[in-house]
Amino acid sequence: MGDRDAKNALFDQFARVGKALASGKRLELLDLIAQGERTVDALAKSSGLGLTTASAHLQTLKQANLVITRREGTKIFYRLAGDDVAALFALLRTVADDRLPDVRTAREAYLGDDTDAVSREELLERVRSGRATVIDVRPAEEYAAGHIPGAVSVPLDELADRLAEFPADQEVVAYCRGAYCVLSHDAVRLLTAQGRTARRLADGMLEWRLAELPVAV
Amino acid sequence: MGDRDAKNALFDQFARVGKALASGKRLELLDLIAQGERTVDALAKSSGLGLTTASAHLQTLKQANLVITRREGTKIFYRLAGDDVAALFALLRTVADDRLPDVRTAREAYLGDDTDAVSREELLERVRSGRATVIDVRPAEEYAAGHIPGAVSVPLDELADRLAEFPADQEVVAYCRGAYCVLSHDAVRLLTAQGRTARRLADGMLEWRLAELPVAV
DNA sequence: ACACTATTCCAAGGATGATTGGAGAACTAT
DNA sequence: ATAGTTCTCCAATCATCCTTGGAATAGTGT
Repeated sequence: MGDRDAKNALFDQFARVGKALASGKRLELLDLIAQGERTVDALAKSSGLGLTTASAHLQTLKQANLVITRREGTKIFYRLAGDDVAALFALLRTVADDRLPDVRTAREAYLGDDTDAVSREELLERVRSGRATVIDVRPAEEYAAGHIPGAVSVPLDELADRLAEFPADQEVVAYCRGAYCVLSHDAVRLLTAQGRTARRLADGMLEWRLAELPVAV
Repeated sequence: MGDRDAKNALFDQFARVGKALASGKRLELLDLIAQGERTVDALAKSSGLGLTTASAHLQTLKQANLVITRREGTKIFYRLAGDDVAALFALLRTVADDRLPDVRTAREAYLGDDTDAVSREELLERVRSGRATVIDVRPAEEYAAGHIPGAVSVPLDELADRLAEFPADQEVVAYCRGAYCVLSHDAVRLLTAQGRTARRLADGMLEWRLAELPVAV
């Protein structure tokens, strides 16, 4: 039956990646990091974790080589080690959503009532024909780290104050981080409550990158 | 910043799948299950785990809905819940191999000296032209659960005794479970030590299925 | 009913992981 | 040098997971 110790050692190595993905907090951090590089402090704040806790989780991700760091002065920026990591993260979420009924429940509880969605192809077509205004409702720094060409940065917390910027008779398409990001849902709800015609991209920037569609910086 | 509790709940749900993949033993079980349905007893023996330990790990996989069970008399058969699970498993191993130097070390220690490999396309071409004998060196029950069309079942422990079955002047291509299965490596080493011309499929049945190539039963 | 097989459940120990505050390290600025 | 910023390391506590043997459950065969 082969060398059992060597086989165990190999599979334990594979499990290092699994272990890195075995915490909701770390998946949340990965979700943020997938949007562009971020400092420990920024990640801790965005994820609602204590600084040392966030740092510990980031070390775990780093030891699994899923993320890499870059130092700039006293700050340390974390970013994904590669697109394969984003693909693995996205596939994990898809499998979880397809297999676990509880994921669907939790998703609906978090994202709220479902709003009209458009596919990536529809979005591209609407941008080309000028039939829609595409807005990126993520925080400004994530927009700066890469966004859909032609999209305007309108962070969700500025949206209510900036309605005048786009014509009232034109459709708005909002997008954010990915399939499980609440920002575009909130944006569409806010816009439709204002009488606008608004939809959201069915997924988000994560899936856009993985589809190898053009990204503007 | 949205509903933190609901967000945590959602990501904790995603993490259930990560947790299921966070143990070398469970990944080893998944690797076996991916070859076709197996009973608890068979899985425990193949993986070198105690029966209750194997059962406990299988329950963990089942609670993450990565595997499903079927009862037949007193036996319970475990099988993968779907191809998406196989794809996730394969991607996890690929990412681990690409990212973690220790995986490469452990892989080389387990698989032994590298032997000549052929791609899936080359194998298909050789089968069509009749230029090679393709042998499936997995245990017979895995062959029975699905194999490459045209392949002959020659479990590794029978290989030495069955050399006479295939012509000495024809090339042999061996394959087994997947990219990290030792059986085809051992087969090629055994055959070349006997003066045969032998290569192995670069990956194995797992990747063959994922590529949606034809499977015979 | 009874014995037998295959598997799961339960309980307890040890091992591993998460979280926290405080100290230390790396770097910048004065 | 000194003080300030950002992050990591350390140590302690608590929670969770792994493993194991023994008991319980589900089903088969006599």
